[in-house]
Amino acid sequence: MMRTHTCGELRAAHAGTTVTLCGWVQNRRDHGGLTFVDLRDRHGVTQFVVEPDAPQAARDEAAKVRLEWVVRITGVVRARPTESRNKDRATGEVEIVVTAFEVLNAAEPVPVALAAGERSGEDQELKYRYLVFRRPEMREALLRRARMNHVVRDHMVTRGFTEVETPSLLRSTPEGARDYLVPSRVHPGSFYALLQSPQLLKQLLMIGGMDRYWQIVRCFRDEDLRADRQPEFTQLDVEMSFCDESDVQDVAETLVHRLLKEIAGVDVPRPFPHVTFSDAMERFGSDKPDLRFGLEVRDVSEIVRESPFVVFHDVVAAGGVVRAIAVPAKHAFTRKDLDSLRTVVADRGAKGVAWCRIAEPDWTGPAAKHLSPAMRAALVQATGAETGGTLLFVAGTREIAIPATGDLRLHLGSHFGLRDPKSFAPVWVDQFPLLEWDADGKRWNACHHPFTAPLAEDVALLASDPGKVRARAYDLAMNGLELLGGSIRIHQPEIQASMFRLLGISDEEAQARFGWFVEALRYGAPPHGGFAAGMDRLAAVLAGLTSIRDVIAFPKTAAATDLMTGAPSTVDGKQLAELGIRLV
RNA sequence: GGGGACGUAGCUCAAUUGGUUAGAGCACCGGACUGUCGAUCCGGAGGUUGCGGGUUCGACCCCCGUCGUCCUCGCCA
Repeated sequence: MMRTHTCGELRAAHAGTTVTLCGWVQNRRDHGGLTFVDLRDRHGVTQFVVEPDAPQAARDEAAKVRLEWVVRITGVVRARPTESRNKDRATGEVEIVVTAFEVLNAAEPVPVALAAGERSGEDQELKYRYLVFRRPEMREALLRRARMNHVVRDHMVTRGFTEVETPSLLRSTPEGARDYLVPSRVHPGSFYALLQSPQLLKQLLMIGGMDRYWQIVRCFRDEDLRADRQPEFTQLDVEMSFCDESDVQDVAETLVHRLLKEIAGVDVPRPFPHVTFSDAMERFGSDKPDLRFGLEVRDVSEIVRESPFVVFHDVVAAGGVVRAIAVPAKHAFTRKDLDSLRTVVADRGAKGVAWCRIAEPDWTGPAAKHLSPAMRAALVQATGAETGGTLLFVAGTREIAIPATGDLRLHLGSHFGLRDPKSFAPVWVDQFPLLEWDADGKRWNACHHPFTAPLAEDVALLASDPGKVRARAYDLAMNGLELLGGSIRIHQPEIQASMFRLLGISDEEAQARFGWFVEALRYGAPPHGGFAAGMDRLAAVLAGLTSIRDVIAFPKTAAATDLMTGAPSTVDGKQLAELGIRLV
């Protein structure tokens, strides 16, 4: 046995016992006669003291060690004198009087900063990821994620779901994201695609009568990266039979509630609120609204329609909208702040932000002079603007003004410090449209995916007015992020066929690409639905982090490379020849 | 593919308008020190300023190219 205890468990009650601990030297303080060594492992940090009467060999070794050396130390636990206890450390009430000191491995100076709260350059941290694991924040992130997975497993098993593993090597499908392709050696010229999502596989499990399925599964998509997007990411995938929206949402909501309570330590009230997609867009300018704060958006097009202000007048006359946010008096703006708002909405194509102050006795600011007394009264009524507050306006087409005000609202929330990472506001968004018009491709696209069922009362509209059809789809948003999304699926082959036709996929094409799945719908497919949750984003948001890299052990760079191993890399001509591949 | 920020010692950063020998903290090396916990004190070593080219009497600084990291738009059913 190499050690009797870990570096996190010794307390005053252990006083008098002889212990042996192993770990990394976190710090060494040499006072000449006395030397202190802080020893760290993943459980904590324990202080050792090498006293003048320690064996000479132990004193020599202790004098030799440097940061991050790996050592094994034996000694006697002693309660520290009251005045030298360390309250910041769980083991701070004891120290270990060293009797033996063995160096297991020396270490060169490490190329990343390891102390709590410190960061090195991101490239450095990716290259030397294994060293970053020694830092408390990263260690906590991995431990927290493991606890999260444990809660998920417990929840799904308790709820009667069966864990089924599905393949990663699949047939490429044309819809969706770009595939990662894997060449077949046995069939030169043919390729597998790495799994983008087990969507159809889990529907087949339902058709097979598995009733309730779940899996934590790695998915792959060859698209450009973001702070919250990696080429491979982890989903919690869930599907259940003979259910409606409320059954699925209950499973997801109770799980998220448990995770918030057991991982983030926050007891969020249930049931979570619901908002329809159209309300979410109207009130928050987003289909994943951040409900931690107000500052809701209001459409004031009708109020300012007759304003002499050309920006308002012309936009409304051309069928566009004017949208407003009333900022309460307690949130002060400098003139510079107001000017900088233009760049916030410019990303969405909006021209700028008009504003006025609800001052006494008269409104001030550039927009004020264009607003008649009647308009002002109506604006106050519509937006809840208060005296001393500020009204912000964004004008443009619906496609521009709605997301622009959504961005503006989030910017204001951040600017005024209203987006507390330690508070959580989950909200269901439902009644998404089934389809959206792709103006470039001149065709309909599935908002969720092509297997999402339309709302029963809207099915008749599929032929007449597809854009009006609502989907039996639902997202759970929290703090401005999409945590999970799901739907009730199409289980009737005729509806699935008409869905493909609407999406511009011919019967022949559908047969060629999805025939294996569509055929399954003919052999007794039960009504079913489910959801998929992004575990990386969930882990990040529960920890109050914005980058999922911080909760992934070995993440890739924004260019999808692995700085540690150097992937992707070229391969031997021999390997390519075996696969029948020649580089161009 | 587009836009933006950044790249200086092992690590984190500084360096005035383009001007003397590119500095500091930590780490590392040597020394002192019996209660520290970011120990302290004395001394030392450590630099192709990412790389290549250009402008200039003179470039960490300006220009061009290139490589890398991050953010973002497009993209992500």
